[in-house]
Amino acid sequence: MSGKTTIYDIAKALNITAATVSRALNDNPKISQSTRKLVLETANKMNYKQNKLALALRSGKSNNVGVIVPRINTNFFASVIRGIEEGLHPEGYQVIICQTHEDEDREVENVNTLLNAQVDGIFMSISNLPKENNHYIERVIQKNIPLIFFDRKKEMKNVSSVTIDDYLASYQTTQHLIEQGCEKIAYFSGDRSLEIYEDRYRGYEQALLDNNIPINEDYIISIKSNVVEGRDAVEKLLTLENPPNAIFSTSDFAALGAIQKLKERGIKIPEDFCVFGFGNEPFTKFMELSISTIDQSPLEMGKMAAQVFLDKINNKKSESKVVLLPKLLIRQSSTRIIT
Amino acid sequence: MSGKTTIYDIAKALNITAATVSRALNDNPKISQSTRKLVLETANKMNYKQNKLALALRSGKSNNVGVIVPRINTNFFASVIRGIEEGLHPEGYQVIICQTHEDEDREVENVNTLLNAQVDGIFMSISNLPKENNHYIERVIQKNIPLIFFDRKKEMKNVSSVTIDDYLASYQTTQHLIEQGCEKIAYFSGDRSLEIYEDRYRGYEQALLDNNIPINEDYIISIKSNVVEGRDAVEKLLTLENPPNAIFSTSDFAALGAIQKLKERGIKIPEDFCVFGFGNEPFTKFMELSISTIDQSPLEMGKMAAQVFLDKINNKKSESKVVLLPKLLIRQSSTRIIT
DNA sequence: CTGTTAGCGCCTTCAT
DNA sequence: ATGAAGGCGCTAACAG
Repeated sequence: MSGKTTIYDIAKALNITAATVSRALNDNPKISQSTRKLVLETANKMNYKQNKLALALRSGKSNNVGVIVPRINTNFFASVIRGIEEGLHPEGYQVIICQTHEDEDREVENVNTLLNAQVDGIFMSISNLPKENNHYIERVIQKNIPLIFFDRKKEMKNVSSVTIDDYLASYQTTQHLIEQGCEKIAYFSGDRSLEIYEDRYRGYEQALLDNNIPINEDYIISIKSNVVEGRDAVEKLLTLENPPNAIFSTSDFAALGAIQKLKERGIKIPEDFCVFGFGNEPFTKFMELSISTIDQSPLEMGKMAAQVFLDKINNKKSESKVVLLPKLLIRQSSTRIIT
Repeated sequence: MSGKTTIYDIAKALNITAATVSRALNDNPKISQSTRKLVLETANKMNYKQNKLALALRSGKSNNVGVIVPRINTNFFASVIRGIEEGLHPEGYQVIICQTHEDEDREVENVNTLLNAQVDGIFMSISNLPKENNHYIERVIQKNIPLIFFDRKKEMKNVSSVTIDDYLASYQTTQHLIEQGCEKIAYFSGDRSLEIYEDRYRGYEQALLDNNIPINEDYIISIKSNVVEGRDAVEKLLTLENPPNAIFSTSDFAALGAIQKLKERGIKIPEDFCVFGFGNEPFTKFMELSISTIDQSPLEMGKMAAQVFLDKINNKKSESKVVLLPKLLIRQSSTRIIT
């Protein structure tokens, strides 16, 4: 009883053939009610469980999908994965996770691994640069395996994507800061060779232009998403002859670092200085001085990505480019004027 | 070229048999260097990739492990999963994630799904109550599939576990609060039918006893892990004739809620009141008033769990009960006396 | 309605 | 050193 029961065991016990057992188990119409009942009962009695591996090999469908992210333990990625899992679980899919640690080689390796594992689809937030070798991605497309980018996407044919409107988010945020009376808005940028960061930058730029505010290159600082870089960036900004009076940081962590440093320098937020983050990390809400930020709806993004996958699988849509609306969460760190 | 290349394709191209190809690919000693080289080259040329599914079916090893958690998008669970993934990736294992949403039926379902998927091991932080039906867990053990509990474990034979010493964490924390001059320590408890919460409670209790402080039942409040429950609990405590002057919350979120409410009531922390959390959620460090808490080393916990699994697979140890040391992070919310 | 046959892709005896 | 054959567990033709 400890070993695994197969349909052959059931067949033997019932003096019928495995095919019949299989049919009974799969609700095949051409089978008598009596044998079906019998099979179901014995299967249950013998504690039979279908071997998905055998099914997968036979059908060519593993019922697994892969998710490739830089790392799993950040609120954003964990939430997207949660969304994907919740969207796919009802359909019988399991989620396999892979981390790249922002390493391009690792990303290629992960794609290969997932391909070898015969996953039915791949969800990915890319780590490598858009200009780099795309060969490993082409292979996914050639094999006709649905590929869905989320957040950090590459613009490619035959590839779906789910993102927020980063340009809009950035534009609206910049506009908001201007409306708060800040015209000297510094900008903390991520790596602009990634589309999302390029889009965000363009939103910032355009909003300034539309308000006849000249771009000040000194205000634009490239940072990594962590507290220390935010602190350092402020340090730099405050040495300028004409320092800014607001920061739009494309990272909540850097925004936090900025706020810490500004406070240490005795600068009052939001009275003297506004700060806006990006990503709606949980801590932004909990601070005594709550941090304004942009919510990317990661849970919905994941669910939407799952839906896009299902639509493709079911031949409803061959390719979708879904753009979700960003949600500006205007909190204390950027609220000077109460409207 | 788009379809999948199999060893048969390679065999055909080389006028040899699939068995030989298989041997060449698997570095089987009894094969000539020349054919091996030839096979490897053609395999590469034809872009051959081993079908793990077929291998899994044949070998009975899927090279997948399953992880079952209440939810993935919390820092703790996401970090443990990350640790597991990192520990197992070098060994060629993939991680499949399942969420229970704290639902017992879902947990049973997840175990069954993973079993059907022929995973080589299961990592689990349980959602159901220890006294409940364990039948689904017994099946895992019977099938001789390594089962590793982490954090929320059940004490069972043949099952490994990786936890922190919750009793010690709790004892030390209580002791610390007493040393800060707080003798009226309220305690926010999780569901004590889970071992970790029972252990934590005992640590609290014992520390009080050892310091000759009587247990005050009014100070012991059962909460769920969120901000609102922390606020409500404080509300209750403050109506007591003899309110406490410290809170030890087994949830960081509840600790945060408590702090919010205490501040609203004009109570000064830590001067008039100390608060200690549990879990080292990222926000605890970032608050203007940083929150003292206990770090559970989730990343190491995951890596250790991975190691325990590997030890079992490799017949080094049949069963391990690993207990990690908790790390008290004494921060502002509980620091009255600077030593 | 049920049995027979075959094959998904791989590896591993057993021969040769 | 290589070939032939069988089987992991399942289902989908094809018969009857």
